[in-house]
Amino acid sequence: MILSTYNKEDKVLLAVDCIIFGFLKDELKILLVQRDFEPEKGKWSLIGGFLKKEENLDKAAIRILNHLTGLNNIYMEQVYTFSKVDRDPAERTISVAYYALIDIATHDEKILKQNPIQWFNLKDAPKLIFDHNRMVEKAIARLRRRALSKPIGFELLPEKFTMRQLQKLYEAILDSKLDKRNFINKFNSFDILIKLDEKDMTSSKKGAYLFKFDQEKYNRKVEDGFNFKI
Amino acid sequence: MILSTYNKEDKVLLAVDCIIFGFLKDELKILLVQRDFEPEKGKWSLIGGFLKKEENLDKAAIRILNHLTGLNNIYMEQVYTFSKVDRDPAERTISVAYYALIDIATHDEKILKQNPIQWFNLKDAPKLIFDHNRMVEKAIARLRRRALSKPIGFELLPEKFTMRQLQKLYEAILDSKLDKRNFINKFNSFDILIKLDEKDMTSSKKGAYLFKFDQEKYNRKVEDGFNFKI
DNA sequence: AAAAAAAGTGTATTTTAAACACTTAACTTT
DNA sequence: AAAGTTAAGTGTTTAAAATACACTTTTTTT
Repeated sequence: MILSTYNKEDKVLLAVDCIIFGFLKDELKILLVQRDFEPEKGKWSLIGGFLKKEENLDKAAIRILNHLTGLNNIYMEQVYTFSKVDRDPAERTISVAYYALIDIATHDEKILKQNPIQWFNLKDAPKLIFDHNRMVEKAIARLRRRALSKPIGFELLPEKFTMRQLQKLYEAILDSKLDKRNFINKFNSFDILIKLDEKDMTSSKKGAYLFKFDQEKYNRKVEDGFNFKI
Repeated sequence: MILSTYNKEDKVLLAVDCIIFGFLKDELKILLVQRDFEPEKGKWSLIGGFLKKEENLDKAAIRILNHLTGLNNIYMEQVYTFSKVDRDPAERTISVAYYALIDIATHDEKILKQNPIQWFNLKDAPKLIFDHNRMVEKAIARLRRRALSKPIGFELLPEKFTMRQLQKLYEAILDSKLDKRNFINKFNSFDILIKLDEKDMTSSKKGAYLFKFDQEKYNRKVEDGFNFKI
């Protein structure tokens, strides 16, 4: 009897589309898939799928990401729900956009084994199906806000990284040049990085010191009211 | 043939729940409804309804708000989509939360005519059904962020207001005391208020000058790159 | 005439952000 | 082996923004 309460209401398909950001060689990238079913077969698309009855949206996003890339334990966050009536010409579909952050260097072998998916530089990504370009825009805006208030380096960089890489990451996300000294001074003032004795020798003769995030220290600081703010 | 593409996927009910904020007498308030159907009949709830096939979510939110309050032309914004599997015990329902901002003084006659709905001070609102309390929390967080980056006074205050009211509004939203002189100096530096010759005499013997937002000027400034930041 | 109650107003100090350029280390070339 | 090349590394000065802070004005009430 309770189960008949909402009987007369319309039901819809609920999709999840993933905006997967990666960072490699000073470039912010996005992972796209070539659609292998109609409509829009062959066109580039976000990685997506449909919500199942027995899972919530976060779980669906994780499942969909994992299914198409093999990746696990990836940072994901809900962005926005898109609901234009004719956004998918095949059938009325509402789509919840999630974004994910991936360190490409660490994960790429897994991903590249998979077939019709490919990293694109954000700046020269192709036109996408449906409203996926709008989704990407929203996700970038969200990523930008997040970068200003939380250290995204945890997710987008390899475990060990140079200050230059960290700066380039922020420059890519914020789409603006930063001053080397000011950036380093500010980041050091947060006191959440560990300087290693190791150097990265790939990008200069002198070599650049490698750093790690001190996740524990960061967590403790956040609990004590620390407010990361670039 | 195209229309059969997604045939095997699960469909769900998609609800819209509205977190309706109002401001009156220095207090931030929220509009709630006493549910008149099962499950949870008689309990307090957010104002909500179901998405229909022929409308998008923004339209649904507007319709639902209008239907239960008679209000039109209200500022609304999508907050988050809630999808816990058993969030509604009657049936699998996903709910998209929207928040709305209302100047109670201007709109209250309309609202109060309606039946089982009522304003509560945010601080002593009752326990709500399902996950509605979490929705309210998310919406407050969003409102707070918005208050820091956009002049919410446009929506939450009457057309004419005193500086004190404006300050109290920000204090209520940010849940913290602000310094009178610093607040006024900062707000004046934005140069988006018009000082009227009229005074509000209701709260003091001396009377307090009334102000209006200069919407046009604000819009022009935003176009020119102005960044409101409290 | 004194008391009360809210409105209104400006400056000094501290903190944060921004601008700015040379030295070091290690390899490469001649 | 000296000079050149390339990216790494490092502090100080200046400007701007945020914060702290207290008395005067107006008008009504007693």
